[in-house]
Amino acid sequence: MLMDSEIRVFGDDEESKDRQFVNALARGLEILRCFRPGEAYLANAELAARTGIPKPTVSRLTHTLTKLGYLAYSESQGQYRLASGVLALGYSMLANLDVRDIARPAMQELAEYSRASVSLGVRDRLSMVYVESCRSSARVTLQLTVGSRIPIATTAMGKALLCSLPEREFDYLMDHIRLADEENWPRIKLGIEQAQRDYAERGFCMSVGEWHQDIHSVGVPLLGIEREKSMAFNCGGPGFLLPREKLENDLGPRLVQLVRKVETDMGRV
Amino acid sequence: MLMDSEIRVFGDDEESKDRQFVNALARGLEILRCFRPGEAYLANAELAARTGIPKPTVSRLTHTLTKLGYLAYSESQGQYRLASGVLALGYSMLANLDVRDIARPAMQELAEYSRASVSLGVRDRLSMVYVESCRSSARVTLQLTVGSRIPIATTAMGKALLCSLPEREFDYLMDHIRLADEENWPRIKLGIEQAQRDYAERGFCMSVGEWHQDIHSVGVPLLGIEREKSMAFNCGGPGFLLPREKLENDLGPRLVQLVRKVETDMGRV
DNA sequence: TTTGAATCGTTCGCACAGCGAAACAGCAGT
DNA sequence: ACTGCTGTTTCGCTGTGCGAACGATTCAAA
Repeated sequence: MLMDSEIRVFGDDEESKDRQFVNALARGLEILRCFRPGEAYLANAELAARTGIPKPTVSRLTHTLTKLGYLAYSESQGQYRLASGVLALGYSMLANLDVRDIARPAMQELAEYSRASVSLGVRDRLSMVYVESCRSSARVTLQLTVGSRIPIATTAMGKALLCSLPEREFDYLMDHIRLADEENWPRIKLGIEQAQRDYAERGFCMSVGEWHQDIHSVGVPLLGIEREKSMAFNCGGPGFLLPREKLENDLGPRLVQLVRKVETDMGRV
Repeated sequence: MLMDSEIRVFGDDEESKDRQFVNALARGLEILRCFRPGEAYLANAELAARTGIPKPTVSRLTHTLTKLGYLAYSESQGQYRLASGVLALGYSMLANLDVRDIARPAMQELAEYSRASVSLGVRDRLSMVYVESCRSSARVTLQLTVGSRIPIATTAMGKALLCSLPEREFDYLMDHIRLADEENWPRIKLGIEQAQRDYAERGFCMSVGEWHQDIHSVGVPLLGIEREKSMAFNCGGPGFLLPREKLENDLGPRLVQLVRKVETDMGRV
């Protein structure tokens, strides 16, 4: 499945003559992005194929990343894998997100009440990345945790985020969502239009089996100030625990209430 | 407090004429590393000062990182902060670490038993970065979670890791630890030497208030195969819950037993 | 075992892109 | 106007990316 689109980075169409743009850096990071869950090891040739970067250059980049501790080389396999360095980058960001501390208690409470999981995520390209996740103690729930990625177009959290965006940004993302999955575009588009209506009427969006069969969820965007932009909450779990009616009449409104509380609490700090 | 040393990266002493090394990439990543918990926003000038990179170059790098979604620019403050892109990198690594799934149940069990927290970390430069953490349901415990960093030289987890290293690597790290904190070096050195004796005799190390007052813990390295190198477990919490005697006679041995079990379980897969 | 045809990754030398000292520009606050 | 602080632009020199050529492996067929 294609979770992320290939947003063009180099060979940049529009503004390829950006003298401020450092290509080598962009490419090195693109190398790191090639590694995905389930693909621990990648060889130079594979990286070259995926990124379109010439082989000798990939060689130099992997060599550099290895020396810096972001990649590790496996002699036996002749392939690279991600090393501990990459973890360090992400955490400094998490640690500086005070929303997490503010929201956590209410999230945990709703997770227990709903016997499902409640999460907070930020957008990255065409995914939502979890930055906080609470699950009920009765853990029949799914295994998504901080750092997990879910698609933006078919999940409640993702659609909620889309609904909160200014028109320009919304259109830009819709364009990319279409390009990433032309085949399912009509269905996806309908889902997002429905989400917009739901959001306008009730303040939350739903995804009932759209992403994975038997996963139901509601989503609400966080309408914060500057730095908390592009974040959204969800409450979701297995379908038998969260029938549509319960989402609409109980959990949706409760999640909206949770988010309003978080927003005022943030204002106070 | 200085948690991480400035391990020289460019202006590289030994092999500055490494034609394989891409400086621009190293510098870009060094920029991202400047952001630490508690320092959400940094300006170009500050970044230039910290890294020693000339201002115009910092300008180009931040511009590039912003376009790629790893940094975000705050108009109001005229400063940069980490953006969602950095999270994505770390998670692909976590998802591919099967040790986590193997170890989690036993970790949770020990966490409940000890009413403290049990964590697994990997080394990154002079820190240990948590990749998994379980806490007891009775959560009087400290707030460290996946992605947190603790120093290598004064914590049980870090010292346990040091004890497991081959001599060459051990010496290399000791050198850098000394350079990072000359002032406290004598005391730190004694602590590590004690850890080596403890490890040789009983298989675990301890830190009783060495890192933070009133934080006590035991640590055990994971002696795995290739890819699980440089990982270690700890079990720690507030001092009043974990008196030295309990660490030595109960939790230390139990943590050793846990790690042995994880090692054999990993061999089976 | 040898040979040929595939891989794979690294080396080489040239052309050019990115670096950085210095100069420039925007803003505050004396 | 000056000083002290930002961040950006200029432009010559140089470090760096890339095509092509080169080794190193592997596997299959001769």
